[in-house]
Amino acid sequence: MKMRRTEILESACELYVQDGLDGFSMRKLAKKLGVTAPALYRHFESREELIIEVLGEAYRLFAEYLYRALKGVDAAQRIQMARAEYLEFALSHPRMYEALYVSPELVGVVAECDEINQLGCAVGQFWVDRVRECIDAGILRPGDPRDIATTMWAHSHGLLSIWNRGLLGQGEAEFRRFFHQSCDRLFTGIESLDAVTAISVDWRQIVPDPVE
Amino acid sequence: MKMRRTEILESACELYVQDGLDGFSMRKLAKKLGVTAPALYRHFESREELIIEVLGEAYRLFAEYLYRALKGVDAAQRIQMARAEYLEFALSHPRMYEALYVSPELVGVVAECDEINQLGCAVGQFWVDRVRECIDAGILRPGDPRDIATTMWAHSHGLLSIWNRGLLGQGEAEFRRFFHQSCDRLFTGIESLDAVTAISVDWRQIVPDPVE
DNA sequence: GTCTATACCCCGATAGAC
DNA sequence: GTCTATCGGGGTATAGAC
Repeated sequence: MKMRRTEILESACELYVQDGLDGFSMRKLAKKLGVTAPALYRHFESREELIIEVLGEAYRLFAEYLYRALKGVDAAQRIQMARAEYLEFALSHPRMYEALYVSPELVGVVAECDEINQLGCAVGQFWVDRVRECIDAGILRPGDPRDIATTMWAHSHGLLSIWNRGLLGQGEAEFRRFFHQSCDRLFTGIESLDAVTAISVDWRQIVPDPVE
Repeated sequence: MKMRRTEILESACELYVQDGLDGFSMRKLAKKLGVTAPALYRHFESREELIIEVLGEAYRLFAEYLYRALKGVDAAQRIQMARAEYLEFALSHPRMYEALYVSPELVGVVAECDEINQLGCAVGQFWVDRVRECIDAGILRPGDPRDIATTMWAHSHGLLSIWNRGLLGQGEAEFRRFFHQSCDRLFTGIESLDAVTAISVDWRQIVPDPVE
């Protein structure tokens, strides 16, 4: 049975999603494909190379979700859609989402892998751009777009990270509501104020379609 | 050489910190202690039991940091100190910090381990209590203390999680400043407003002493 | 309480036949 | 391009001597 790289990679992604980084072995992957382990080395130099490719797929899929937010008609809608797409990706592909944050040393020389680094930077830049256009539109207060984007990113990632590990004790539907509620809290702040203005676009109006 | 449980556990914590969950093996631990692996089974039933104990130590150390924030004179100072102690623990013991968020399934039956669950709940309750007393004091806007605490927790954890994995490209000193700046952003919110009030206690006045 | 020896797993990667 | 066979390493855990 002749195998192409893409078939192996596809199966490798499934294995990674099922068994995680540690559970990912060449022998298991070979069995999944109905071949023996040495056959894989005709197509990939090592386990490490395969894992790097899997991480690349994770980034590509993530970007696929995020960029759909660009269909929003204005800055406010785009940043709200980006939030919704971020949530959607993390919930639809939790292991792939985790993969985005796997420490480089664990997979080997990922730090030296330009392909992964560039994909990561592109995602970061996406958020900075969304924030900048919201500042320009007067929706967000002036400030360094990078700093503000990082705050938003941290909040979203932290929430998903905590929920994925089962520390919130909520079902998915309940968590979805809480995620948006919590994002709104970041927008409006939590300290005592007399009056608070609300962002114009309601997240409930934005329901992302499933990707793939 | 006679060994007591506590000596093994102490060494186990060091090994966990150095090599992480996957790198933690009975053989390595035995070598570290100058004995052979089977000797450890006189004191601990299995690797899993040892790891659960290590996680317990992580939670205890974490609580040690957090509870120092109770020395603050009022609700505002206590929540700001709690924030500073959270940061301090995560930066001083990054592997222990990660351990708090390790998925239960990875270490085995941790989900069934009441000791760990209770420690985790106690930490969560600490945050809820800090938020509640701030609401009562009029420092935070009214709302469900649990929801608000979760938002704060998520933001802090997300930031630390992202920085620990080297995604922010900042040195520690720079990150410390950013952490507090970002927490302030959560307090005040980010959306456009005409006037913003600032929280009364400045985090720079609160520098936690190192624990142990 | 610790040792040696061992049973029995899984793993990455290679050599050489087909 | 895939196979079998194998090298050399890691691991948990137990049996039985001392």
